[in-house]
Amino acid sequence: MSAPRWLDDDQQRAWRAYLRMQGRLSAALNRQLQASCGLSLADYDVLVHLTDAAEGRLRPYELQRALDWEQSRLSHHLSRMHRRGLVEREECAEDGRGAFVVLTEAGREAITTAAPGHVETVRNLFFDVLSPDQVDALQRLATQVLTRLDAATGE
Amino acid sequence: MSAPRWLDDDQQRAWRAYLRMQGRLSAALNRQLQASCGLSLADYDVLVHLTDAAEGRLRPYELQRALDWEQSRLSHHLSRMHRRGLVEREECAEDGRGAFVVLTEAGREAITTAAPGHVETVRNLFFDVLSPDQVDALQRLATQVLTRLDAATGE
DNA sequence: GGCAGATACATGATGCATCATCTTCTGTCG
DNA sequence: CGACAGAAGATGATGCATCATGTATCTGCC
Repeated sequence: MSAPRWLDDDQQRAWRAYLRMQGRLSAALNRQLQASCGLSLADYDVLVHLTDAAEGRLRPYELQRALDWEQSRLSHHLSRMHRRGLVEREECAEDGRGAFVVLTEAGREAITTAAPGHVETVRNLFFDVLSPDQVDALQRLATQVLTRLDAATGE
Repeated sequence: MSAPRWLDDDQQRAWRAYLRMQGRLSAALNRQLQASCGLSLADYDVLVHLTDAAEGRLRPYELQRALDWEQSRLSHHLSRMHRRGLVEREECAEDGRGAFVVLTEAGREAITTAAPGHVETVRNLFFDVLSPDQVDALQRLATQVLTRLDAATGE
């Protein structure tokens, strides 16, 4: 940490632009989801994963890994979603500690209603201004950083 | 909104990778700052802007625009930073409604202490795995999206 | 001068994210 | 078998983000 290598001008600009974009983009997406159907981006993600799963059932720990969330965040979040009737909890026969999270009818309906508008917003605000090359570059970039993050947390 | 245009596979992959990267990256940066000096990323941003300003003083509304935050978020945040002794509030002579936020000694010291480690982490987790071209591409991409966001909120 | 609307900022309520900690159960090794 | 490490999950406390709303002040216009 001696002689802290600062960021050069290009990096500085890129970093600031990235931070600003990410803040405003997630704010905009959250607002749209919230306004149109009372869901947060986090709710949406949970629901998407449950919808993809067989019978809309998953063990919390599977959900946790799929979402890359902290365990306690997921647990709290599921409590709130349960309170709102979006998911149900069930006991797990094979593992006495465990549980299942199950999509309710209301949950399925919520995601079905929410999805088109959300996707449309993602398009409007993001993909519509990007070329296919840029999309590809972004995917590469994100993957590289994720690999680095995996390495860093595994250290 | 009829016939909702879905995202194609490349976009899907890019979007998921982006979301995942941004979630983990900001979590990692927050953790590092929090652990090393008790600041959040948000605190850091506020302090950076104050440090850049003449005499470490700014009107809240200037800070708000510089940060692209909601007004109420900033107000609450400044209250908490005040409670922790990082900033001071002062009355504004020219405008009776207004105020000034002033960096305290503790605030200046906090950012000075935090900066090297934070920059080092940003490098380690992000820029070290990217080529200059990728940095450039990111800056372009973010700028384009920001322009779109500006247009969308102005509508 | 005085009033209408806009601007600067604060506040209370609510949901969200993280940390530290607790409970219950499983699997393994002696 | 029994002990015990570790996994699955819940929970309380705290700080953060947003919404709705409130108050004081300013500015422009008649």
